[in-house]
Amino acid sequence: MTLKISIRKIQMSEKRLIVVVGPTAAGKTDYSISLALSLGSPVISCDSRQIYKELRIGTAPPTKEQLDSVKHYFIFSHSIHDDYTAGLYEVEAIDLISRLFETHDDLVMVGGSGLYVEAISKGMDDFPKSDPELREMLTNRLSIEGLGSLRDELRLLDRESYDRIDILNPQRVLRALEVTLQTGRKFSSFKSNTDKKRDFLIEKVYIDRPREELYERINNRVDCMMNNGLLDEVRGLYKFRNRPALKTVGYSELFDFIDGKCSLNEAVELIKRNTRRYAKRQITWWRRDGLIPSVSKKKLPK
RNA sequence: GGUGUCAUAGCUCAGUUGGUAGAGCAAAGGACUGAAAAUCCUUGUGUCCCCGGUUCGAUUCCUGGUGACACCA
Repeated sequence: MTLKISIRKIQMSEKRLIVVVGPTAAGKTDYSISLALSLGSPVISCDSRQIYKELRIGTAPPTKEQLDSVKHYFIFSHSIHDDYTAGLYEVEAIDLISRLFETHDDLVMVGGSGLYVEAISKGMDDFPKSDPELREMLTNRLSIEGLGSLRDELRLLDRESYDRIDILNPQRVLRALEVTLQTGRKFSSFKSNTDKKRDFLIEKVYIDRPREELYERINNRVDCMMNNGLLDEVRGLYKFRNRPALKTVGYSELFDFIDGKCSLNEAVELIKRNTRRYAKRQITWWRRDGLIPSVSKKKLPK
């Protein structure tokens, strides 16, 4: 087993938060638990899916034995019926961390959700709570009028966002327009472009494996989940399939199988493929974060 | 054993009336401020099975070989 570890200091303080990051199936859970035990720390999860108590198999949460061996936070702590977000996580997790630092010098955090880790390490700007009705209205507009319509409106209302965000990405355009319409203030005006100061030190530990080995672990893990009853879990959640929390690898594909859109074998293969792609996106995130030496750019022909 | 068909990207296959080739999938790279396991962008040089022949030039035509498949014995 090969662990690639790099550490990056963000700010000086006597209190230290160690954040274990890396792609899915690399072995973060095992590593974080042994680290937490050796430091006398609980484990603070930073995972956008393991937080949901209804998802027990498909998100590869810690086992019961692991949960019994050390106190975990943000595992099974929320419901798929909550409208949970990275912004809420920042508030709740920072609050928890502050309280735990009263009795601990070192805390262990672990998670694969890049944005959630960033919410802790850099902080997110203070946007108002999103309005579900407005979002639904804009989502309908998007499907009926198309992306162009939302994009044109954003250009009129907030030219700076229009120039800065990924204008081909429906979620980004919708979000920028949503905030602008809801508040009467430009989406771009909410962005401070500065990192929040934390009164504790943050060290990141990056865990990875050779790509081939990682993919093999992913494929095996999906087979294990199926043997452990993932399909039954998904059947039980079918009626909630439109909840954002269930737009998740392992669930979406099996919903499609239940709908008769593909065979069970095809669904399982798609779960494996989509998990591999997810891992690759995570790796890209941490690479940008400077935790991985960047790959030399492909030489372009001509 | 005989006859026929096929052999091109990791996979399934197109194609070149002879001027060294392109789709889908897989894969790789990138972006990322309240859906983030989400969402979005970009990327195709490969002994065209091997040895010879014809030709200015062969992945393409021809001889032989190897392998796969089908049919006949």
